[in-house]
Amino acid sequence: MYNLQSVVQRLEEEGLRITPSRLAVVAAVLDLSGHFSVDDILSQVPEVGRATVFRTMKLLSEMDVLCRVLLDDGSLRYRVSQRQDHHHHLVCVSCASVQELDACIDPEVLNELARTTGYEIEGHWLEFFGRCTACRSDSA
Amino acid sequence: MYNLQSVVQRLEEEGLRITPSRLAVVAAVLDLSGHFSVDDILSQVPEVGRATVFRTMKLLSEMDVLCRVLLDDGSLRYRVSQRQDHHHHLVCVSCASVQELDACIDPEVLNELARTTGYEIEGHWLEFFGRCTACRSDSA
DNA sequence: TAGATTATTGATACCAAGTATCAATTACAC
DNA sequence: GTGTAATTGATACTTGGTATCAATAATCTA
Ligand SMILES: [Mn+2]
Ligand SMILES: [Mn+2]
Ligand SMILES: [Zn+2]
Ligand SMILES: [Zn+2]
Repeated sequence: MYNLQSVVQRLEEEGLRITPSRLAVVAAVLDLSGHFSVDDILSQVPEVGRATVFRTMKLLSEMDVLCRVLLDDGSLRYRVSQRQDHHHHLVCVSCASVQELDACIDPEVLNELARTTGYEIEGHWLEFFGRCTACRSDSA
Repeated sequence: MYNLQSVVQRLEEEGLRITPSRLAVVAAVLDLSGHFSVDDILSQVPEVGRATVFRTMKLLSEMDVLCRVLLDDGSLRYRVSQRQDHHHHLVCVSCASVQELDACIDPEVLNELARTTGYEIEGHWLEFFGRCTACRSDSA
């Protein structure tokens, strides 16, 4: 979906400078499928400072180039986002492949929740875990 | 819901030893409402080693005395659990008060998800955020 | 009630994610 | 080409968490 050029364009649109460090991080990130940790990126761009890698990951997340994927143990990974709107993930616990989902909380459920609790609902986390077709046939 | 005696009994039932460190952590934990961090506990039991505090928190989580609460930024907190079955949380982003919820994913949605993705669904995270009645009237 | 046994402790050293600081550098607009 | 503001990266710090391991102590049993 994204390539280096399109991300560079996005950066320029945001008024951000195109630096070798940013280009290196973006290239490293675009090279990966599934989800990855900051360390995965750090080890692929040893010439870029640690803080800059973190800063760039954060930038890219805010620009919706990356999204954060919540794993079942509560840890967070990153992934190149296929879609820029609100969505959730289904993650294979065995191979890290990720599906981005249309499914969200039923608005009726949200209303009911607000009504019964008195809370004004502002947000939610919703992430699914399972085993993908490939991984299930591997272990069969 | 829980008191020191009942947790001690639970520990004994699990064949675990009753030690001063464990008692101190349990007492500190039972003293708190809402959600709390490991640091909150650490600072209340400075006489107990760091590793032991972590170990005890983990134990209590596995025994369903504590549950982990996911915040909107992706960080995890702990809380004394009111219920021992599968459940989710609604957290006030302003005062840390937590509601434990009956609401869960509609089984129909899960089936649909499994069917359309080919994944075998094994688990999920579902946590809600909002502002409780008290906090909303405070800022009004 | 004294051992023996085994779980538990806590000091220490790690690891990973992330932030704060700040002087040095550099991308880019003019 | 130059000025300036954005960016970098070294460093140090924070928080959550795990691994190691010798020393200690809770409990079982005789
Ligand atoms: Mn996504
Ligand atoms: Mn709970
Ligand atoms: Zn898989
Ligand atoms: Zn509140």
